[in-house]
Amino acid sequence: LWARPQVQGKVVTFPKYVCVYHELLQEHFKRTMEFSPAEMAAIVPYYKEKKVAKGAYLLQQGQICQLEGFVVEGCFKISTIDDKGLEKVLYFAARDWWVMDIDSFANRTASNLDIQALEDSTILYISEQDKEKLYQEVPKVERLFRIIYQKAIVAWQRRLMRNQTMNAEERYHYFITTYPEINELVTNKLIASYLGITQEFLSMIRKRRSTKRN
Amino acid sequence: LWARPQVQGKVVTFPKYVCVYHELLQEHFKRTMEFSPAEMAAIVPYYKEKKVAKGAYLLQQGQICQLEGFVVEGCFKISTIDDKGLEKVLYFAARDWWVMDIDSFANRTASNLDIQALEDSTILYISEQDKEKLYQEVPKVERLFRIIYQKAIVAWQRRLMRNQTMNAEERYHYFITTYPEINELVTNKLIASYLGITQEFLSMIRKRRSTKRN
DNA sequence: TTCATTATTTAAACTAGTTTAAGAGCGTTG
DNA sequence: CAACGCTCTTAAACTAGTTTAAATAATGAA
Repeated sequence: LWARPQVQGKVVTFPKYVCVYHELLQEHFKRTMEFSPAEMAAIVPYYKEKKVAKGAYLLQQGQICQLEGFVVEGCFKISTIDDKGLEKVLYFAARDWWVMDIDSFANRTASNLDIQALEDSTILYISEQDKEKLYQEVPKVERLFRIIYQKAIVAWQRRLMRNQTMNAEERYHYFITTYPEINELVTNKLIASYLGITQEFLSMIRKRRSTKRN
Repeated sequence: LWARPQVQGKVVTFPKYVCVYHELLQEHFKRTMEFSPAEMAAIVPYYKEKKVAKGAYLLQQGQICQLEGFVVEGCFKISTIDDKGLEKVLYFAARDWWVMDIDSFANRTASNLDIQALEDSTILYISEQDKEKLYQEVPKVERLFRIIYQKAIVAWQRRLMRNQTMNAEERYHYFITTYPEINELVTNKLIASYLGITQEFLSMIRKRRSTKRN
């Protein structure tokens, strides 16, 4: 689990031993743009490791989101409680996803969201202050996150379009084929909430689908 | 309508006379971060003016979105046609909004969206190539758009949450109180599509609301 | 102006999805 | 072991929103 981080076959010098979890983050960044080993060595130590036990909260409503987290192990649900007391899941964050309330993080306002670990999880995170320092120290990181955020907009727009054009069964089918690992992990109640339907109706859809296939 | 652009009382030297429309864009940028007159003078000329007649398309499905547009006059609808042949409005872009298919623009892929002017409109736009040049020439623009895109994510997330927690009537109420100018301008059919309901059901909601108030 | 087209409303029949209630299954804890 | 809490399912009654169809109002082109 622990190793000297390598980039393109060469050992990179970090302040001290760094978990291989950081390589996941490096790979994530490199999928967006190129970085020299030196640049990576400047960026990656800003991200600290944090373990979150199953059921523990990374953020609760009313708090200010202090960190931008990158999931390297486990899974989180990001949800809110509406006025009728019902939990509405905004999204799930598994490995290689970002986990945060970007609104609360960027604007330092009280969050409406709960972020809870669905299993024992590990994130790499950066605080708002450190993120700002990182932008100053490695200006290329502005570009990195400009592109990462750009992709995020695309993802949210597409999700909204799917919600407008697909019915519940189609959305369920999309969900389980696109995120099979998350489907395995989380309860149907949470999936229903994510899809914007009741657990009872999801149960009906599942029955219809299973009988149709036989 | 035309004037020498000024920043903080001082006349700024542009390559040539520039429409005051550019001041709207400058104000927009300055709401996100500070720029010196010199910086502004380097950025703003990248944005060209384009008039779009009522009913004309800025983009049609299958094309690649070649521009990132900023609306200075008029209004656009951004929509798609689903498999059942129904038009689904993704959003409206009035003055001070960005208008583009960010997915198609950034990834140079065929767009699923139509962008049509709902009245005679004017935009300031930048091409993908020029945007890249602008990032190179004024690196601060990376930060500018990193923050602009960050805000956009927040807006899309909030919209999705509203869709999950509000029913059609609540969404309609939110729409007409938040965007009264757009409500005045566009047809109920388009508003219904934006809200994700049929025009007939919107008509019922409107009736309920008007009788309830008397 | 006139004609055609499209937006809006109304209403009745319908359907997708909710609500309420109850029972079965299952892991956890005292 | 029993008791508890939780998830999942089933089913009946219900409601939010759709569909179809027709009438009217508004708009735009000739």
